[in-house]
Amino acid sequence: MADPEGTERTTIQDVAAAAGVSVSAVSKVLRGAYGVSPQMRTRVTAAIDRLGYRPHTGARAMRGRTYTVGVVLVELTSPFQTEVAKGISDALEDTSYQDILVTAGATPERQKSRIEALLDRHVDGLVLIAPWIEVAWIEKIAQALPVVAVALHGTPRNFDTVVDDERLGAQLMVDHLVAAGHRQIAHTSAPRAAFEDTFVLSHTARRQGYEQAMRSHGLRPDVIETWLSEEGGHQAAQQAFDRARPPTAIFAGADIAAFGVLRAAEERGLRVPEDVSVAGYDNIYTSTINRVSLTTVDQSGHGTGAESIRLLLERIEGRAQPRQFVVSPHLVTRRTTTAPSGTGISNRGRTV
Amino acid sequence: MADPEGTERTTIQDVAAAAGVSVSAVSKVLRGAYGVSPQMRTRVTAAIDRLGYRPHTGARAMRGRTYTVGVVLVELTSPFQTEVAKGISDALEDTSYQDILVTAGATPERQKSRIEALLDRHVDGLVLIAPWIEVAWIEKIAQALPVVAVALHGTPRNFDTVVDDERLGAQLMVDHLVAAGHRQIAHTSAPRAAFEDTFVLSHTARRQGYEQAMRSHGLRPDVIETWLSEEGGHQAAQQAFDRARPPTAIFAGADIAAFGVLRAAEERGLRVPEDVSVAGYDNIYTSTINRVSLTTVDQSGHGTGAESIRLLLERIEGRAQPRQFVVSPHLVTRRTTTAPSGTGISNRGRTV
DNA sequence: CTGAAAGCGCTAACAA
DNA sequence: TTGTTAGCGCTTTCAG
Repeated sequence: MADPEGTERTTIQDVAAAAGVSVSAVSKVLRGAYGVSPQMRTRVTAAIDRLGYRPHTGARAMRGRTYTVGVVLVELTSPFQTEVAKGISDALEDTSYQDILVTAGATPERQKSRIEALLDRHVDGLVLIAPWIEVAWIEKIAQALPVVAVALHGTPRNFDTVVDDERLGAQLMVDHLVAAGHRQIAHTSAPRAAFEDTFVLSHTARRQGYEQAMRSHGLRPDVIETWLSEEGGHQAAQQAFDRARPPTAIFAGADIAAFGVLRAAEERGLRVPEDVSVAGYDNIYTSTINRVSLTTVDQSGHGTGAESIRLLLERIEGRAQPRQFVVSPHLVTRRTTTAPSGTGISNRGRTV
Repeated sequence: MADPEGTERTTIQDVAAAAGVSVSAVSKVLRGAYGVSPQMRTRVTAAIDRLGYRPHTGARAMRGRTYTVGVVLVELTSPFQTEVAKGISDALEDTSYQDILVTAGATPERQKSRIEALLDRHVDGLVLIAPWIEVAWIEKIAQALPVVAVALHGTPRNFDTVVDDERLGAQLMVDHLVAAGHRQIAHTSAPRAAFEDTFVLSHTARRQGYEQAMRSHGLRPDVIETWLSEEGGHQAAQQAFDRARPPTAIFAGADIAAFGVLRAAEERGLRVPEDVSVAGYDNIYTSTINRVSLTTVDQSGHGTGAESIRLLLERIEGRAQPRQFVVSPHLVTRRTTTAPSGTGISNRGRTV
């Protein structure tokens, strides 16, 4: 009656007994540690296979590693973040580590508590995707375990970062629109988070890139600050269209916001791209389908995830100096942008 | 020098010392167990807060619960699955449990190994979203811990299920198309998985619903078996359009496949819905945007997730009889379906 | 109602 | 190269 369910786990003891060796020998084989003879390894491995033994992560966590990487993302509905997460999973595929994901929402409190939950589980390392937290807090936990942050621009002391060069990406888009003949190009963005000073998040980096690129073309930046959501894009576009001289192109800070812009345009009876050009940033799946064909900027989420794991594993192996990796964005021109028309809403004002 | 990093964790011992009580007292307060006086509770709680103590999940796992629910999904890029996962997270919000996610891919081997990794972490329960595994295997692990499967149709012995009534959903769509005047309605589906006999997955349930509904209208079912992906939908549509008498409507087994159908139609110069009606199933985000406006069937992923947690917590509390919960789908008619035209590809053949 | 102590399955010093 | 053993931080009997 000791085991009514018949599901007692095989332990390292069982393996040791079955192989006729000590538990520490098994432990060493398990971890690939030094000081095991080939025949010992074979015997133990055989016993492990025969018994179908798998180590208890919790027990391991008490002394050593859990061989687990914690991944924190804001939400599952963000295509870019999930692509990064996929890149992480794939990169971990042929290592001895596994990833567990956790969604945290966009509030610092929830994010911190979810990260703490991961610390409670003694993960060996952490990848934070677009963390919405004061950097000082991240620095603190990064003193205790390896951390890589994705989409956080800045130069941290205790952790690594992987970022898309979003300033460049924004510039590519502005250049594209200017080359097509646009001079009134609005940009939709989101409010700067309170903690963004020496560190900035994606939307702020994009905005900075946009502003700089506009100035370099001798144009006046026109930022409409709402939110990088469908609704936010819709509101921003309404504001833009209500102006006396509406922009001939709207460069949304994210594809999702661009969809809101498209909706607003449709509601006003404006044709895209004939009456107004619309562009986004992220190149999410929806943008690729033929009926949408949004001009946008692509940043490889998958590559970003893979790179973050490369850095994280280096840290787990002992590296302490911070590293930053920058991935290059590229422009994807599709069917929502074209030259401004000479009629309708346009940049006619220049002839005055 | 015992703590060079200054990051030694506070343990239950520290809390006990700070509160001037025993560790077992702290443990009881932690777990809300019986036999603690109010003043004991207050003292301990105060000490916990003061020290910022959080229990070590691994240590807990050695004896009791981890207060962790493992969620397994096929991939992050499936909007329905991530919505279920969100429903799960939200439902767990005001419980003492937390969820960790793991992606498993569509092969039984990987799925099993990811589930085992969760078992190694001693999760208290498991939610499997659209598991692609022999049910016998699930039954076995479900003997050892609470399990809920989502989108698996059948009557398990040891675990619960939450499913959308996909047969009904498919019927709603067929009824809609027939009411619009269509009589040649093709359905795209995927091969039946090897393990689907007494249990079936979503695509098979949808197909069954489609076939039954067609027959009930006196129509001949026309299933094109490819894969429920964009590419699969594209191939299926090409096959359909190549027929001597092409269907006037294509009901894809999933929205994502419907996008492939739309692409194939565009390539042939067929207008949707004038020349051919196209419908999907899932009501994913992309389908909702104005430029796409796909007619589809909605199943509440969020509600599904919430319900799965309700059932799982019941099981964790001790229920053993299996339960099944069915959520109701509803039709969402948008702009990709209409009456068949009398010209072009149509159901003209009837006049023969 | 409270506390002492055993032990969960591992890892890592240390001994042999 | 191998084995012995002391914990890791909790939970859970079992005494008091």
